[in-house]
Amino acid sequence: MNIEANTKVTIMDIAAKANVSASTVSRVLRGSARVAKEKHQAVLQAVEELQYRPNIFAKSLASGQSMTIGVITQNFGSPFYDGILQGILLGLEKTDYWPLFADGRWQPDMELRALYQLLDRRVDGLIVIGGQLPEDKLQAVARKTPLVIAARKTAMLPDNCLYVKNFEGGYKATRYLMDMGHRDIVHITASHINPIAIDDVQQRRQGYEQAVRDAGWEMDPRLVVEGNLQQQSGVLAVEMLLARGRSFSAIFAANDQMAFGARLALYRRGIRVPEDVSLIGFDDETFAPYMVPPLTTVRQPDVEIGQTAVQAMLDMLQQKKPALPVFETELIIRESVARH
Amino acid sequence: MNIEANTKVTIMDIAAKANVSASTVSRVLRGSARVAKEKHQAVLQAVEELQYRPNIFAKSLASGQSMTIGVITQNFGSPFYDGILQGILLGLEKTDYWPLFADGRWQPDMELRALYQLLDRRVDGLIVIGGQLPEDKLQAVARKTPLVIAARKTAMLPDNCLYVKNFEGGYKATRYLMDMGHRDIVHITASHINPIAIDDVQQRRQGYEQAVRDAGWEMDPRLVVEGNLQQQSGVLAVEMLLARGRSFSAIFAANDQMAFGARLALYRRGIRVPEDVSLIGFDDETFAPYMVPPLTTVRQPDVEIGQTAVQAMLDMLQQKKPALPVFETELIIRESVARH
DNA sequence: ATCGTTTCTGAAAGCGTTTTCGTGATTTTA
DNA sequence: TAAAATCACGAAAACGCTTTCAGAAACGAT
Repeated sequence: MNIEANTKVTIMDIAAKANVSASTVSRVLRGSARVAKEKHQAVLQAVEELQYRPNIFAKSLASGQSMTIGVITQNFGSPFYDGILQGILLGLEKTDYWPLFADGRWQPDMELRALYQLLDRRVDGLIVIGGQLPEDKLQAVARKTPLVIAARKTAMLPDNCLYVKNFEGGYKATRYLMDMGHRDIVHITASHINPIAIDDVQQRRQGYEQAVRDAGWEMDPRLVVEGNLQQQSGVLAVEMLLARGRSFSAIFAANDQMAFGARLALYRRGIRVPEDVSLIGFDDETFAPYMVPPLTTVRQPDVEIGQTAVQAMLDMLQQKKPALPVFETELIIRESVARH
Repeated sequence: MNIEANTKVTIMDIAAKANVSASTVSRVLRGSARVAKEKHQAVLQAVEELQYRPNIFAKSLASGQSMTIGVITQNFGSPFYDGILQGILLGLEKTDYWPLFADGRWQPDMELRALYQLLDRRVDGLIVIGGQLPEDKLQAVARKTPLVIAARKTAMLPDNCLYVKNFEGGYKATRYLMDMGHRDIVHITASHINPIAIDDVQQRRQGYEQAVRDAGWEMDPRLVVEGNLQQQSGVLAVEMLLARGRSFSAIFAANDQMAFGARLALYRRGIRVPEDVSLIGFDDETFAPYMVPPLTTVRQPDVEIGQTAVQAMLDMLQQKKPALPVFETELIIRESVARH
């Protein structure tokens, strides 16, 4: 292949050069029907010599397929979502499809705009990662286009969702802290921002609460504090906590970013991690192993989710029933939790 | 707009409903020529009523424009590159263009493949972020398609490049450490990986060396150590340094990721930051303010670069000479550097 | 030799737009 | 008021493919 490839060469030119009809050229190029060996050869050679590259618009117009998969993400640069993106890229690599990305930016109107754009671009399928598109819109989409919803559990579309056992993850994290001898365990959650998007976070919180109940302890509301998933809210959360005066020996943050913020706040107050307070996060971001001390956290298989999403999409495109596993979380033990 | 919009409605249906010809409908929709007020109205109303959405393939085929800008990045999830992506998204937002992303993954063959894909998809323009595409290929591209190269300085294509004053940044960082009383300043660089891609990093190193020379000191090669820009190489770098036995009081890492690694290694050895060793990075990644202690670093205006790249692209698409400013770096002083 | 099949192929009809061209109708100019 | 210029708009020709259709050729089986 060559960059100089002349985009002005059409299938007609190939046909002329190879002494066949345009139909035959199309047939050998798509492999859609048998063609005599010599002609087959002649076409290939002409393609080579003239540096022919098919016009994708003509192709899509005629065939009705765009060979394109739309992907709505929430934020380029957000580690978990980027991991899924990586997985999607990886999964798409060996297919003839190409991804078309759109960034919803966590803003409902942006996300809707992205959706329309993608639909207008006639994507053959759509993968939505998280986000907060209303379920009825998603349902409308699903009626006409293969749809996979990754990292979000949607009640109305159970057969399109791919998600992680957040409840178990939250439970696991809390349980681990208990096993390490902690009793006064703080949870930094995030729920007030948006009722839909943060369902994952809700699940984690419920896992936390269940673990506390299972231990036979009483839930102390003073141990739960709200953030907004950003780092800064982690520092605020700790400030608030300290102000409350309720003592605690461990913190479980609903995501790593808030854990990082919490860690900074503790540092500022001269509270040592993990000697004075243990800390555990959720997501296992790339930075987690480099926090000081390295952050113990709950890992979500982001890349795998992306790859599975693609696989499910390919299945759907072939009218097959897609496999939709529920993903397990994994506790990654590092150094931010100490025995109490 | 509605998701249920019938993608089967064509311009002909609109024409019929509005009692005009297809040409007139096209004219109204593109605003390419005057149309009588009543007809204009009628068309708009028909479009509304039939939920018409133009077929983008037919449009592109007929007009020869894809209204698409190809973007080759190196790695979804890499903070600096993601920042540029954000800027591109932002810049494109108010235009009719849509970005088509491809991820080169730092692998030359992947990057080339991405380039061909984008070219095949007939992008109207191409923005290449960093990477290591050979200059002659880029030149070939530039001959037929508007091209903006962001975050990379290319000798053969000075009129297409948008880059940052890395030399000055490196100088600034080093100078700052000197001003804080440091004399034995380590530099963690990265050059052996790839001669082209790491030009930025080379510049930073030269800035460092120049600062040392300007101070009238001798360059001590034992103070320079090689990494590969990843966090892990930062920890290795510090290990190596310590093994060398050459004493030092400050480290300037060529990027934040290596600085994070270095910080961890120091923590492991019980060396305090900034009390024992000062640390400075480069990039100002999102995580930098949350390192413990918050990392002093050199900021590159990533989002701004992205936006400017888009602006330059739009200029090119209009045959205007694009503005190609050289970006300044900014020293962000936080808490990882102490007076020595 | 004859009749069905099967295989290969080209002509031609889409696919849904944009754009050129030409023609009346309307406006401007002298 | 006539000639010239402008305007609004429809017909039709692209744009570059895919796919249907039907015919020609080749093959087997009777």
